[in-house]
Amino acid sequence: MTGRFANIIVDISHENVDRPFQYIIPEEMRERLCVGNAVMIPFGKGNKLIKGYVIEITDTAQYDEGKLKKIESIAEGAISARSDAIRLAYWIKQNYGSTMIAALKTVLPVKQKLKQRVEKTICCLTDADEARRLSDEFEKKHQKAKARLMRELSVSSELPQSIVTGKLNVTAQTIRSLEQAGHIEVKQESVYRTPIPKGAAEGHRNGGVKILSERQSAIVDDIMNDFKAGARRTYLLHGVTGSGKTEVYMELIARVIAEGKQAIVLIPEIALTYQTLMRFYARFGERVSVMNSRLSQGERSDQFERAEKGETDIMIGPRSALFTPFERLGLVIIDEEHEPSYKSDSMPKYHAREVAEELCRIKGASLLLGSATPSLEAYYRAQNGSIKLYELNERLAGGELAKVYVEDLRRELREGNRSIFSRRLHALIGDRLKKGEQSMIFLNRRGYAGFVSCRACGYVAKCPHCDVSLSEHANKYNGTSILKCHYCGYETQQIKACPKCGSKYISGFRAGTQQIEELLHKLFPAARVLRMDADTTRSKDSYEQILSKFANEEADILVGTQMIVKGHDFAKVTLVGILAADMSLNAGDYRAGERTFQLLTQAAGRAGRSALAGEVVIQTYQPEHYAVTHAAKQDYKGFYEEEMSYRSLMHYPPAAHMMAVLVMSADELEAKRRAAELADAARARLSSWKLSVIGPSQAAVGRINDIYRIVFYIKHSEYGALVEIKDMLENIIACKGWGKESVQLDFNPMNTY
DNA sequence: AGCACGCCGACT
DNA sequence: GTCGGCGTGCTC
Repeated sequence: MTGRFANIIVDISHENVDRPFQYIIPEEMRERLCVGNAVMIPFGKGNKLIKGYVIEITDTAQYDEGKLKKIESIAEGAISARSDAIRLAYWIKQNYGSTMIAALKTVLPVKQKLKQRVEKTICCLTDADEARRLSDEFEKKHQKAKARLMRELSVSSELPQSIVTGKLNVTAQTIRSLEQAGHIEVKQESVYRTPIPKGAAEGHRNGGVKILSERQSAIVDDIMNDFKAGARRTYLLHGVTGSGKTEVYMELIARVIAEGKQAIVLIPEIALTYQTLMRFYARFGERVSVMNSRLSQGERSDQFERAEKGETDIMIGPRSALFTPFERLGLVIIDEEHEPSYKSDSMPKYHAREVAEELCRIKGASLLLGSATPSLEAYYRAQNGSIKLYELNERLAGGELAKVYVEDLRRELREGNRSIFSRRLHALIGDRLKKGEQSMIFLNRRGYAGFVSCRACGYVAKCPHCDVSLSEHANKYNGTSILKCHYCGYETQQIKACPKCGSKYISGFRAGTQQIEELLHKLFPAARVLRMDADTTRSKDSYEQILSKFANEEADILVGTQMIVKGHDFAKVTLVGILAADMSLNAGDYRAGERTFQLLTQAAGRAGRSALAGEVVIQTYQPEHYAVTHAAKQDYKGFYEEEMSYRSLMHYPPAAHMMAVLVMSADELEAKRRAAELADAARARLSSWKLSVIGPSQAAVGRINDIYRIVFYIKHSEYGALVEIKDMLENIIACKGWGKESVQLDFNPMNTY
């Protein structure tokens, strides 16, 4: 469609200019200019040239035509949006309450200056058989690093140096020595930046195709029948760990590509393991593109460019990979769909699952969600039929589920054991050390925010209004502390004795991975212990290094926080100990039960992944809690039923919808006043709509950089109604000259404020 | 956001 | 008398 005028969003992130501005399209530009183009326009009094995006081309002037200015030029080199990207951006703006330009920027791939980079590649100079023989030879000489490298090279003859030094934990020294021996060669290429290990991609195209089980192919066939019939919908694949979800993904992708379409695979950042990647390369070769946070901006835009040109068919990556500009998108897969990392933590705070659904609607693509522990949101919709559910209940390798012991820490205390380790866990660790098998000790630190519990009976102080745990807040002035609810602001005095059993052992829980590591050294002096937490993984690659050390059996015990439970398979791990399993139940938000169940299920899934049978010890003060009991039985369905009845009762998502409104200001009183004003405006709708407003109260982190944070929550059974309230609040904010106070909205928040 | 216009205090 | 403070309002 051609026209004389263009509606343009200017590249300034401010509410006051977050609306289309109309410009005249110069005669000579009319043929070329399209919706989505980035253009340079004169703006404001000084006619300063700024960038803008064309969101509409029209023949009618909606403004005094005499005052319209001309578009200066089409911004060369800038990434242009396609009209479907603009539609998606508009949807994001509407549903998450951000500015149009902020939404456009999340949807658009960021274009940056192209800088050439040298890429070092390790190439094998021998054939695969010889490489394997050399690997065995080095193994005999106890030259583990060399053996490891040659073994990997026997599979793929070329590997990028980053993977060799990172994932495989091979030092430059070792590489040099192998190079001098003439076994390998280090190639330096200054190439088109692509993170695909080239040798692997070329050598293994169409490899790694596995025969699907009957159940797997039935699922693929069913989805493809819909696809070929032109039906596009959302599917949920609920499959226990090791049940072969990835094979289903790959087969579906292959079939969708055969139909001439393209696919996006979202994975949680941390779960992008080398093994998973190689499986995709092996099957799809250079048609796969991978994105991860290590990639520079330039590398990302290269990837997007290749996708836009149609040089690739598959994009694998985290949340942001969703915005890959594929022309013929046919399928989006979200693996580990329940992971909180799919929710953006900066504005606009979109959820990849929800945006993916809209993207698929716009593009006419199918959406497949996969998880061993689906989010309540997804499973709820599967129950009411708006998502089609498939189940994979059996492990492919036939590995038996680990034996799970739930150890009651209250009993341990009663019977005189004050140690962090229950007697059973202590005994089992000793047993594994004797057998030369590995153990993982997982400390659940989620929800550490100072909840208060009784060590004798497990009682946890809770808010009488919101049914979430109270948090301990120290009062600097008189040395005492108070207990506070993060949702409604309810306060009470710190309790001295347990109201349930009278015990004095009532306090906030404190123990870190470091103390556990030290204790293990004391109890088992001969054991080699590795620790992984935020402290030990601060430097880059240390995460991979620790994991590969453990995988190479350079340690007997791995101690760590949440980060050790994700997606890594260690064949020799036969014991998993979970300390403070119920800690995350007290995180003070309504998702605590769900998170706990997911963490426990995942952690338990780490044990016994191979022929060796596994055991799991769950240590808890609340052995009777449904999140613990169902995780111990690996019973998702049972957990879902109980959790869902709690959500329904309390009107929490997905039974209802919730919006957090965060008001920030340097002036505490002003922030409180504004928040109260907005909350009252929302409350005023109570008569006509069924909604409830909780708060306002001080946020969990009440002040950041001297900016005070006041939060309140709005709940409503209809999502659309919340969006209407959002619009109303935005109007109030826009009208009343809000300057210093800023407001952030978050729909169905994943974290507490 | 940036920039101009605008109406009140201490300066050559 | 004027230079400059930043409050207010607009940008196609």
